[in-house]
Amino acid sequence: MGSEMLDHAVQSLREHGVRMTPQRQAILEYLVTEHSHPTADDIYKALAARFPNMSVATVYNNLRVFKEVGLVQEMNYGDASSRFDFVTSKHYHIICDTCGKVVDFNYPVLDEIEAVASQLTGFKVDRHRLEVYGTCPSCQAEQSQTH
Amino acid sequence: MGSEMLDHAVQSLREHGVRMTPQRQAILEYLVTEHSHPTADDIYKALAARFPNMSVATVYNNLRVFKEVGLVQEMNYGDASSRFDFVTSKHYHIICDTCGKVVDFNYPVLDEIEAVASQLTGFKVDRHRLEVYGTCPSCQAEQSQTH
DNA sequence: TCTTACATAGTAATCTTTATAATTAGTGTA
DNA sequence: TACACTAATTATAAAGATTACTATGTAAGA
Repeated sequence: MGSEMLDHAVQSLREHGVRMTPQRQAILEYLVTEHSHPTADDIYKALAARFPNMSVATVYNNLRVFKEVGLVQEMNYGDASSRFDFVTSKHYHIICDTCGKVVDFNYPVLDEIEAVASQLTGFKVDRHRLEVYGTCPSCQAEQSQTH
Repeated sequence: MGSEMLDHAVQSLREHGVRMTPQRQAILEYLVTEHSHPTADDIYKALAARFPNMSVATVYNNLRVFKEVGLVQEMNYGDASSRFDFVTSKHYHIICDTCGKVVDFNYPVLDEIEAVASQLTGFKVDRHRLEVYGTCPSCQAEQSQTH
């Protein structure tokens, strides 16, 4: 299941002339198998046991490479660290203001807004970004308990 | 014109028990009169002449206060500094990938997507954020000249 | 005017990310 | 398989943005 995506990703990297290393493989695996949206530090810590000598820079370098190849999407929310999402298919994100959890949801891609924005501003539009913010079910439950 | 918005903002701050200081007033004025989307450092530099002793921390402190009162919206784009937008009315932003310019544009508020996201994920939705990215007219002109 | 709590300045510290240089290790080719 | 070339990694320093902290200053109400 996940291995199919992983194979595809590895092949995609090879086609871009990117070499495979154990660290790179591990970071990629982590992104594919974990359905979370980890920060660079999350990944670093998660792999610390297997690669005690791995540098944080390696994580960042690889995330940059994955981004360039289009395997991974970087998301930045305000002050916190960037989060990285392995791109499977088009989807939007909803983010919990309380615990920071990120959940995917599907919605038809908003092509129209890009056309409208282009017409109004004269920009040549490349892409858009849409996120919804709120409180996730478990944080809602906690909050209603407290009060 | 701008002073009406400024007065309203000052009143709103007073109602929240926030004291008015010359620095605070100046930062607020800058945000209201400049229609740009400045970074904390932009503001700091712009007011350096009038307040040679002002601390960067003061700028950040005030921006935080303004945000808490809802006068200002913070926007963070990837790696760069946060930008701050004085909230006048609902609008979306389009951002130039080349020079970083931010332009406002109007589009009907996407209420539906909040409802859909809520239904799909169980989140209690608070707000959403939508941005369009591309190349602004002047950067387009420069790029076509070069090639 | 006096008082008090909030705001500011100045600086140190933190956190995330990038840059740099030296070493290590993939990968294609002989 | 061994070699050579070049990319990748490590380790560390550095940059940049933001926050924390403390002493001092000041706005605003009694």
